[in-house]
Amino acid sequence: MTRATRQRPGVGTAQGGVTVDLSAVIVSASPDGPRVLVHQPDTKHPVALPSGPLEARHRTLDAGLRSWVEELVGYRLGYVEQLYTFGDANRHASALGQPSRALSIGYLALVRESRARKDHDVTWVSWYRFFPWEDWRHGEPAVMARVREGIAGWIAEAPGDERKHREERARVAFGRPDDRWNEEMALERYELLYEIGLVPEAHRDGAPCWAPREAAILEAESLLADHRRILATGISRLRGKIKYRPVVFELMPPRFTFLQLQRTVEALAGIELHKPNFRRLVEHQGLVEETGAVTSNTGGRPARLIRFRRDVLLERPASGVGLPTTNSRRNSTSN
Amino acid sequence: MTRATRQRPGVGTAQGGVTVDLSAVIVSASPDGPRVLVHQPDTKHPVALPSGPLEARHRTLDAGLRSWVEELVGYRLGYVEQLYTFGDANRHASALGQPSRALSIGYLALVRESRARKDHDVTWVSWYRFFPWEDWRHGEPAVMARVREGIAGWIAEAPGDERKHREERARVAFGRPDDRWNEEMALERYELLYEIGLVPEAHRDGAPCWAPREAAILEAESLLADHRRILATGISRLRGKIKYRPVVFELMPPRFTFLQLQRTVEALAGIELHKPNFRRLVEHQGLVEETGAVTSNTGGRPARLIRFRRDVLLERPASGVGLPTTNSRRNSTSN
DNA sequence: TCAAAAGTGTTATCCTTACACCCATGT
DNA sequence: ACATGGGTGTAAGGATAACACTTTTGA
Repeated sequence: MTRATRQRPGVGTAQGGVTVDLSAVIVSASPDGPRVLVHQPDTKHPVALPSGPLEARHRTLDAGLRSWVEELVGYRLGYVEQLYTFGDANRHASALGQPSRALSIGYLALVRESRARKDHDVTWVSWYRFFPWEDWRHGEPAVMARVREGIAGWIAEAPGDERKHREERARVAFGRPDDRWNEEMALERYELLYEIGLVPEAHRDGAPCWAPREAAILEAESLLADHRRILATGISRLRGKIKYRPVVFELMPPRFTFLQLQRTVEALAGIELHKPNFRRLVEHQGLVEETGAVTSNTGGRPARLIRFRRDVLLERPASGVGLPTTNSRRNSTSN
Repeated sequence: MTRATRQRPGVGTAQGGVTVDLSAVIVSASPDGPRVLVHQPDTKHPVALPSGPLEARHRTLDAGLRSWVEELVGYRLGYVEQLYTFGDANRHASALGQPSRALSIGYLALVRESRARKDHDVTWVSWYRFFPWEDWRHGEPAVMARVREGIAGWIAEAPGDERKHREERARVAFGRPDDRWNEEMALERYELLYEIGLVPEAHRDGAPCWAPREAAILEAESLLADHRRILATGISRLRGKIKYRPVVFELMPPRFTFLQLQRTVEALAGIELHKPNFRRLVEHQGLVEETGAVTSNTGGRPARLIRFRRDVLLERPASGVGLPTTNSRRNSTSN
């Protein structure tokens, strides 16, 4: 029997025990930060993404995820999207040398409110707790010094030709000194830090690392198993998506001001935006409409309250909120 | 025990038999058409995508796929990318009412040559055999008449408010009469046709369909199980990707002319491009370089042979080959 | 000589980005 | 009055898309 023949359903599917679970990156946002829902029953266990076993009763994977996440957070999800299926053999490598494989299907979910039900051991935390180097809203974050240091060491240590290759790797993920920070490369950056060994889970997984175990201290928290990688995948996907699909609005209250919308986008993207241009871009795309109301809770001149134009979901599914395009200059600290 | 607690590895992973296989959309391209590798041992079995069971010996899913596809086609893959994990409960619905779930992890792979090994029951075929409505290189394809007819019937049949909703659905997938054909919406179009019931597998799966079984005749071939959906996912992904990543070159020979490159892009995208602008765009992006050689096999004036500048993979990973942006006019039949 | 394909030049238009500036409110 | 945020105008620069046109070969 040729290999290709084994594909027929029911033929050749004898496999060692495969366990499949669904892991969810559940995101909400307040103007001051992006939040992700994490689970930690007590301080002795590592923090984890909420996840649950795949259950047979659900017709589709999406429906399955939707139903148990809604049960967990206590209200309906605005948006659900499959991210990636993770299945490295070193997942749960600690669990003895058994030949079983653990598959994890990662999902991204967006919810409007950030209150979790009390009877579950879940809380909302800023995702920058796990990725402090991704928050460039107030200029270069402090951790970047240690990140650069680690990368420089990794590059310096390599022989001539390999050195060039490593330099390019680093440049793709972190950009050249004067490039604009490319917020979409969050996953690539995490993967580089993992590979170098600057992140503790690389040592825990027994991956071959350049850096010694002690170097893996980046003032950042890790997560259970490969959950930090799943979260990085979610961040990269979301940062990419807000540019060409109106997904930010899944995170906004029914009525909001332009600045609140801008702050939310900035929170997700981890960069600062130019206010006048942001407003115009959003306005020009026809993404929002006036409610007629105004609010004085601004700290300055009262602002008009706007709302998302739900029609655009049908009209122009490919319109997103404006973010600067890559390859321009690094964003300055100007307003 | 709360639901979130069940997430711990080894806890709560008791599942009905889950079978997991890897299905591959293996693409190559000649200037006259995009090719996908399909498997059909004899004419009694339905055509299928090559797929194989997930094996424990591979460290990563990508590595697993790579190794068995390379064995199948007989040479190295240029590019491999995970597409999506499919796990609808109605996969293999025909296989009795057992509670087991069949997961299928779809992959996209690009190869340079299109010769398959003789000892496997695989062949290269144009993907437009399965999606004739996706080939707009020579203007509107003939099947579109039947497609429109089917959609129109589905819309007309609905009551007032639902009608509006259906119109919008169709507009998103197929565009407005004067819009440029949006080649990226291939998956959305397939899903709409499935939902309406214009595609035979919708009836086979027992999905609720508007159209009668007899209407599911679109001069197009189907594939085993949900393989046509997986292929549609691959087409959409590839059509999107060529715009911002230099992936077309994975399909090109070492040296080629501008027109060969253009024809390949057109084959994948299913649309015609404007020649002078295409060349300039590619040139301007710095994606190619001169080899110094020329070829006279052009049918006209000899053309310079160019090659891909491999450096750009490191320099500017986010540069793709030019396709017109959506929302402009429909492409005319001009050169 | 003509068809077919290789190429070049140029322009109108739109989008993005940046800079400059005025407006309305609370303290 | 001044800080804070709301809001408008505009101009430079780049990218796109369309049009017109010349060049070089083989049949």
